[in-house]
Amino acid sequence: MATQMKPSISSRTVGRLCVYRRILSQLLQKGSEYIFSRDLAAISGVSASQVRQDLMNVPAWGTPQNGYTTEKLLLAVNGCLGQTREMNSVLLGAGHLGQAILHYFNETQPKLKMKAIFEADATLVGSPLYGVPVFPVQELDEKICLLNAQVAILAVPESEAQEIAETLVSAGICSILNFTPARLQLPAHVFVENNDIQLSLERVAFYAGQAMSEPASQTLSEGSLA
Amino acid sequence: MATQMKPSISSRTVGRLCVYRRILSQLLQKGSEYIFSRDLAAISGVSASQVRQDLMNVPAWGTPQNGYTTEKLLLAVNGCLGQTREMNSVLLGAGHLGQAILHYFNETQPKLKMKAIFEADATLVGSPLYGVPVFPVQELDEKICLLNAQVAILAVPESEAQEIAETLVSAGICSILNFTPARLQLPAHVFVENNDIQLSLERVAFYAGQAMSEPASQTLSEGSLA
DNA sequence: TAGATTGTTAATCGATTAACAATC
DNA sequence: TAGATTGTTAATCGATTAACAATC
Repeated sequence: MATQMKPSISSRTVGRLCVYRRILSQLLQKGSEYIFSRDLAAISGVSASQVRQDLMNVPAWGTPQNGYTTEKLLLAVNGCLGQTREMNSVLLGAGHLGQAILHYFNETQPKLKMKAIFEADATLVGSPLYGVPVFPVQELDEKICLLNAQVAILAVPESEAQEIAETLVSAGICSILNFTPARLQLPAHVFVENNDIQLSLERVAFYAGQAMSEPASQTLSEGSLA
Repeated sequence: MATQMKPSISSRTVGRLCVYRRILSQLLQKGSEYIFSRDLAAISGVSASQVRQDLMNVPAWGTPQNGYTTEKLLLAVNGCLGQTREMNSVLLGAGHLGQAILHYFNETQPKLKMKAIFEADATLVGSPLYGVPVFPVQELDEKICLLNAQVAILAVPESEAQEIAETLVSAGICSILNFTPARLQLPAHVFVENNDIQLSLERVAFYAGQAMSEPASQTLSEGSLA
């Protein structure tokens, strides 16, 4: 008999659940005790059907009377998304982008521990950033194995991305957040999340051009939820 | 009779066409004269069917013998994506993220002219960044209308995003690249491209956790092309 | 020519939306 | 209770993949 396949949640649904989580957290701070799927949908910018469909993965339990209890729903979504185990991560590249990421990181990712930064520019090496040590990228090979990291964030120039990614994978990294435009060629077991800022710019430029050449047409608010 | 609808290209296709363009440009520099859909697909990380389907929008003309002429295909893709008119843009927020974006901007977006940066931190105001003047965000209202900008890039704190976006829209901005986690509530004619770095982090954390708890399963390389 | 690739149409797949019985 | 909302299934929609005649 084949082993039961996990019904693993789709990437899009995970993204929306993260959005719901953030919104529920904000609502709770504002003191909202209950919320209807319709309202959560409006704030998130998706349909109510979509919200209820997504919440089936959690699962969540609401009532026709009050909808969902904000706190209970937040806990449930957290339980669905939240890792129980802490994970170690490394950052490649301490330029402006790297530092911007690091800033978000410390504020929003309590489960991910940033252990080290690797940087090519010698002037940035040495003094810690946000309390994280910065090593020269030349020492990546020798240091990475000692860090026991599972997650890596790539904020290096495109030309170095593939080689560094391969080093990371051979050291046991299984998830990469890739901010370079490079399309990484890696073993299938490695999860790669691409965030291509250059592509975002190109896309917004395209639709802006469209909007200018056909000013009457109603452009969709695209990309609202990845 | 209803006016003929433009067959406007989907957001995903636009994204892939941008990727093809970048790859074709690199191939041309390396001296590759011809390319088959299969090879372009392999480099892009999509299927050959997908490539040919996408290229129908361009349109492109290849031969069974040689595939596509790299230079001709690049020109055709450019013609499909490329705006003929130049557009003005503004950047909101001159922190690390803003400066990182600005760096990409100057390197890759010849058609978009960055006219001004608005920043809340007084210590950053005054001296230009990459040749672009930096104004205090308090002067946004009075200055924005003079700039004749169509595109805005939001790299401000989440709490300020909605209000600033509304100001931008009332000043004629029709396309916004939103780097904040805020879900902007704006008129339907405004194109919004969200690039939520916090969400990228949350998603990679989720899948890393998945990979750790079920090490045997083969995780898909997700998000390879938005 | 024979064989591989193209452009395009048809089939499949997955994701979103609609519908609705159950229910508070 | 009556009415609105939930959880869930069915229908729709769009995007990806497969198939294949045309062709160099």
